[in-house]
Amino acid sequence: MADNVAMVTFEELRSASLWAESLETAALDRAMRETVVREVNPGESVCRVGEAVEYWNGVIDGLVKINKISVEGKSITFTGVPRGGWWGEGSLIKREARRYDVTALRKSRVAYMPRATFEWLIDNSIPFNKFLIKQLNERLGQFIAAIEHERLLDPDARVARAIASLFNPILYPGAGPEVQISQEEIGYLSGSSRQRANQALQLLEKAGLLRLEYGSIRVLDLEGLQRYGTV
DNA sequence: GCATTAACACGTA
DNA sequence: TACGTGTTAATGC
Repeated sequence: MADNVAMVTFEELRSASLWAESLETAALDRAMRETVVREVNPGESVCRVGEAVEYWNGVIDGLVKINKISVEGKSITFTGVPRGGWWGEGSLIKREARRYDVTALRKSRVAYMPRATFEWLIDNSIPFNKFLIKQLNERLGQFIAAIEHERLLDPDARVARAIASLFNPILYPGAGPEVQISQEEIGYLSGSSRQRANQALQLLEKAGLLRLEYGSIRVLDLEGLQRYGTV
């Protein structure tokens, strides 16, 4: 980890995690003492493929993407992670090297919980384990759905679902109705070109499901985005 | 036909 | 200035 680190505050943890509020007092105290927060700038790498995984990470504020670059240099985004999202427990538990890149999409504050703290929580906190099961279950559902969307839905619906997935209330609690993301990144997220994503976004705006703003998207009808293309 | 890439003008942070 | 957006033309499956 690099510089620009600070201790995480109680308020930050409470507002950007579903697990902190259910934790026992002693467990939360320990988690807070040992977790630090680092500022990252847009485009800056947070994690890289192949490196050793020694932290559990969370987005306190901002937006990062989990992606990978193919051998031909093509980038695909598996998911965007806004405020309240935590990742890396899979590789931490399996003790494997990092499988994906993580890159900041805008100025973000990322939490780092050391492996030892994470493992202590698993060994000592039932609420923390319940949270982990819930998160893993939810993510499995999200990725199964992503495959379904990729194979069955047209580009407009894929863009709608990709945006909706950023607003999963279990994975990303406390997110507002607006997400600061470029249309190019929506393209990476939905598996389409920027131009095609732009076409889909304008269609969704005309349908009253969202509003396009410079460098960001405001969601007006999340349910509509979630079910777009199925009725 | 439909999506992709490339290229361009224009507006905004 | 660098980046994001909207649009069009050429190209490919």
